[in-house]
Amino acid sequence: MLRLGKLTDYATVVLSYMAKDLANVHTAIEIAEATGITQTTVSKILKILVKAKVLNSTRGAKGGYLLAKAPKLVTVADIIYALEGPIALTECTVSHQGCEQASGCEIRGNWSLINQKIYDALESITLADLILPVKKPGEVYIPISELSVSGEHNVSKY
Amino acid sequence: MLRLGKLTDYATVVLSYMAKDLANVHTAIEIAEATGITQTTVSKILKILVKAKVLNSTRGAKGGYLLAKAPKLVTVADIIYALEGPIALTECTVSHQGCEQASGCEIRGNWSLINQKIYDALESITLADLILPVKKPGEVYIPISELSVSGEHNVSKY
DNA sequence: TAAAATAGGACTAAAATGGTCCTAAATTTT
DNA sequence: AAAATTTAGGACCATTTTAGTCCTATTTTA
Repeated sequence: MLRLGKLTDYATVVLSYMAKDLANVHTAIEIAEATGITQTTVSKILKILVKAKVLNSTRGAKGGYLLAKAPKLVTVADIIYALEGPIALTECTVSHQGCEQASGCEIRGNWSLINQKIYDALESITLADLILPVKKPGEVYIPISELSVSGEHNVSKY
Repeated sequence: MLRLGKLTDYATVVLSYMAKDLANVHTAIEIAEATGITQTTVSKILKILVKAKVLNSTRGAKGGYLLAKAPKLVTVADIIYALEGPIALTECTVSHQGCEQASGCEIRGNWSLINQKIYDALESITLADLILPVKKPGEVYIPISELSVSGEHNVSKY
C-alpha cells in the first residue's frame, strides 16, 4: 500500500499526546508510559522531531520535550517530512538520476502535479485537527431512513 | 519519503506507452524494448495489471496486452491500488488489529480524513493526464522580470 | 507440431525499516 | 563535588519488504 512507516504513525500519537498538555514538559519515559510505545522507540522519535524543529528539548533533570509551535501550526506534512523526508511519491521527483536512459520519463513530469496535490492535502491538516474528537461519519448527517440495520462497522474501502 | 514502489512507477511508464497506441496489442517484449525496462519485470507488471483489470490480455501468438478502459477512466489511484493495495497511509486504517492496547489510537480516526483527501487527489488524475505533454511551470506565466539569471534547474522542495 | 505469447508462482539478493543499545553531554539535586 | 536525571547521537542487528529473475504450465496461431 501507499505506506507511511510505523514511526511516522507513532509520531502522530506522541505529538497528539503532547499537544493535549502544552503546559508541561514531557520526558521520553512519561510519553512511553502514556502511549504504550516502548521507551527507546519513543526516544528515537523525539530526537528526530527535535532535529526537525517540531519539538524543543531541554536536557538534564527536569528536562524533557515541548512542542516548538502551536498545534495549529504543525501540519501533517511537517510530521511526515520529519520522519520520512521529502513528500514525493516517485524517486524521479526528488532526483533525476538515471532517468535519461529510461524512455517514458517525460510522463513523470506530470507526477509533480500529483505530488503537489498530495502535499496540499497533507498540509491542510494540523496537529490541532488530529486531536479533535473523531467525528464518526453519519453521526450527524445521515437521516434515520439511511441507517443500516446491523450494528457492524461500516468499513470504508480506504 | 512517502514512497511508492519502483514497480508502481514503472507501471505508469508502461501504461503511458500503451495509452499512446490504443489500436494495437502490445507484447511484453515490445513494451520492454520501448521503455527500457527489462522484459521479466515488464511481464510481472503486466500480469499484475491484468489481475487488477486495468489491462486485458490475449494469449498465444499474436497475443498481448491492451488497456481495458479508456485512458481517461484509468486513475492514478487505480494504478497504485493494483500495485500496492489499499491506499491508506496507516496500517490502522486498513485493519484495527493491535490498536486497542496502544492508547492514542483514537486520534487515528482522523487519519481517515487525510486518507480521503489523498485518495481524492490520486483519483483526480488519469492516465490521459499522464500522457499530456509536460507543462513546465513558468513556461507561460512568469513575467520576464521574474526570471532567474542562471540557467540552473529550479528544483522545488516537493 | 512448432512457435509465440501470457499465467502463475517460487526463489534470491538487496534494501529499507523497526527496534535496541551504548556512550557522551547537559542540567538539577543532594 | 558527586550522583541522578534526562536528552544527543550513533552504531548495530534482525526482520520485513521489495525488486528482479527464473521455471514450468497453458493458450493460440500458423
